Amino acid sequence: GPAGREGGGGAGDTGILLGEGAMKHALNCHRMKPALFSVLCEIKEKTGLSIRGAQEEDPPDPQLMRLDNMLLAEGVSGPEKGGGSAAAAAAAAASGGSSDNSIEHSDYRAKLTQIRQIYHTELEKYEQACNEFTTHVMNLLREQSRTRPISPKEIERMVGIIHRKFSSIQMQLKQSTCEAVMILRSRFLDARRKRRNFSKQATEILNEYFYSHLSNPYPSEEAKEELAKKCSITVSQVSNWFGNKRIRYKKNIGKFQEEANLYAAKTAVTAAHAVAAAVQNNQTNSPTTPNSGSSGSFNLPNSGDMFMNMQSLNGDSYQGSQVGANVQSQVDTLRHVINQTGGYNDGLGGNSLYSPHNLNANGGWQDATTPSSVTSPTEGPGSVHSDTSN
DNA sequence: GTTAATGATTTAAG
DNA sequence: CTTAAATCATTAAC
Repeated sequence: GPAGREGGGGAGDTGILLGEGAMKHALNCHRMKPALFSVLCEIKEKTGLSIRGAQEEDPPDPQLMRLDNMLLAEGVSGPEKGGGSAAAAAAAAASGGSSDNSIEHSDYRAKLTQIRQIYHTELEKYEQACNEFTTHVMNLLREQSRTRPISPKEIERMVGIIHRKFSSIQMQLKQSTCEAVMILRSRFLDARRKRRNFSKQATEILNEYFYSHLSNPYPSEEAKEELAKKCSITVSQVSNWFGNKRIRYKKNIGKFQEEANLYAAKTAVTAAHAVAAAVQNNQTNSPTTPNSGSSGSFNLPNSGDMFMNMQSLNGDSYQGSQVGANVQSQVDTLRHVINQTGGYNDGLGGNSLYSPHNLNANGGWQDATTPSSVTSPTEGPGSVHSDTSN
């Protein structure tokens, strides 16, 4: 059934506390070192510390060692300034230092410094308390030694007990610090939390491509690179954008209809030119007219056939394939225009007569043609694309 | 302050 | 690896 998405439901735990998924993401964030993840996993699993296992410092507890390593790596422990700034610099380099980034990073570093201060203060306090308590016990024992014999072994044992107790407290402190640092990292370094909308121009370029390739909105790697360069974003961002766009378009076509018409009209002139050129090329033997029958549903079921016709008609296979691909990519744009101009039904202004042309009943984009033949490997800036100075 | 829009991530499938 | 789908977290709009 339709699994209703509950947008507002999950937003209840926004704030300091992260949701389960968010925490998992934070732990699994690719910017996080794997060591941190394993450490946190262990912490999460066994909340009961292995207190009794911590005998002395000779057999270093692996968990404690990991905690120490992490704290050192994060710049919490270790040198007061050298380690901290090194970690901050590494983080800055990892997230691509920029002007607006420095502000957030200063904030991040301030918070990290705060954590470090608290950590050191607490650590010192614990150490001092441990020493005081040890001294206190020693004094007690010394006083008792007047009345009864106390062996050095016993004293040593007492000291050991005290140290174990305090080292367990230390461990808890380190644990808390680790978690605090991780939350801090997830809060400042998680890309999801630094989302910025693309520029209007970038969105326009992406939308133009999407709606002019609506029958097959899967840009090739080269096309993605081209789009990325034009939009000043990364290829991954282009992929993300198309992934989001496809699913959201499919989910609610009606909502995007206005946008679709807009971008179709925007590229209509170019498309018309391209098709005109293509038709002129194949005019000698192609009687087919685009609007053959099918007035209501303009689903263009045989766009692939059209392409193949052109290819077979044209003796030159190379040029033919290029023209065919170009036409295929422009057909969607044209369809919108035709849909708009042909729909004289004033009643709804063409709102509801928009049919999910290219979508299967299942909801997937049918591959109009074999992708290998559609994607033109050499997508130059202008194949048929005539002068835009119009 | 609430809600829609949006970019990024996770999960699962191929 | 890519992709669809779900979800998260932020931003913009109301």
